[in-house]
Amino acid sequence: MSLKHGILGLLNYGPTTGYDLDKIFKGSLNFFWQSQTSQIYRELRAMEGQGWISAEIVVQQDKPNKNIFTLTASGKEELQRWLMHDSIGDDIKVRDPFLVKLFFSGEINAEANIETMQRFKQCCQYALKKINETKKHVEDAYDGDKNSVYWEMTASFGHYYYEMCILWADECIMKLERLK
Amino acid sequence: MSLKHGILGLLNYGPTTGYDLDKIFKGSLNFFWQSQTSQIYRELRAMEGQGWISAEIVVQQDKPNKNIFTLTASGKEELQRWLMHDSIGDDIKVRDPFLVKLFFSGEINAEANIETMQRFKQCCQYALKKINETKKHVEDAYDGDKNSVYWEMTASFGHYYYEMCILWADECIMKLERLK
DNA sequence: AATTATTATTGCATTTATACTATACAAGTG
DNA sequence: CACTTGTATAGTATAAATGCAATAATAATT
Repeated sequence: MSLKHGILGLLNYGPTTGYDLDKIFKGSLNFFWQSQTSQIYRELRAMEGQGWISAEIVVQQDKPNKNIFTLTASGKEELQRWLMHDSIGDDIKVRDPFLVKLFFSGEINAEANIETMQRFKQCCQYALKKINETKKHVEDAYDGDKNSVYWEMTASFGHYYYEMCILWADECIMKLERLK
Repeated sequence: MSLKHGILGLLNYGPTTGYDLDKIFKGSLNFFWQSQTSQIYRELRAMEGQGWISAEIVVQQDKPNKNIFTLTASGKEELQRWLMHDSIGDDIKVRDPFLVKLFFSGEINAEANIETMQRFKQCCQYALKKINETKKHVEDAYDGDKNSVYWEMTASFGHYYYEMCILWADECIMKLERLK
């Protein structure tokens, strides 16, 4: 249920093509929601059928034709409804395949698990760097925009999250070292 | 792709019925992976077809018959393969509908968002309490078991995670208060 | 008498993942 | 100049996974 609404939210900033939406998506929401390009196109068609957005075809000679999608009144309403609707019970979930795997890692040797945790840590360090850049960019470029506080909050989450992961990884590595 | 392997991991502790698996699942993996009861049964059948597990029917007169599932050699192999296989790139993802919604919450009034964040915080406090109980239980009851370190690590993650969320929520609430 | 526990299964809709199809232009390579 | 590779562009097809709802039937518990 989130992708459709994610797209509604993005289209609310202005009409766009599926292609551009995909890029915008990958550069923003992608930090906390993932989607294949193909799914974005399909959802766009579904949303069109639902009347939440309308498509305008722009014929191009040198490139494939564009479909420019615009939020309709009904789509705007749905966005509002979704935003207002309390769904914390449904939405607050950790769903993390890495932890699932770790849960069973007693089956394989501690050596290998230490290496895995080290790679995990490196990934988090990289992600932290990325999110901090984004955070800085939002703070500098959009300061004062009515949305910027919310963008900052999500970026902050990412910052704290990866920072926490790094500390946790260190603790795990220490525990595993002691096992040997 | 995780549920099948989560089930493999649980069955590795010993043969069980779908019904019990479901309960075990809800009491352990459920913190970082969710699944409907029906899907667990479905996956069991699929895994049986795949030769990863075998079923033994136990006829009962007073209750519905049981299917007791046992890990086969092939299933054990697959579990090992999955555990050894490096998938950090795929597995390290934040996928959080709450953050998606927050990202767009500039559309609605700060008042409402403050309330939402407060409820979010309460949920995290509750989850933190729960995970701490689990953590303590694992530390006390399974100390020394070859798996217990890993169970502790996942529980620790939960602990840090919800602690972090609570701090973050406080920061968000402060920011939103300043908006008014 | 009403609810909860036991032990499943089926059907349908939605969501996600994986792979594949095309075209045009730009830029680099031999 | 011919050839390959990259990238912007705009999708389609198919399969796998997941969620949600309903159904069955008996026993134990409140």
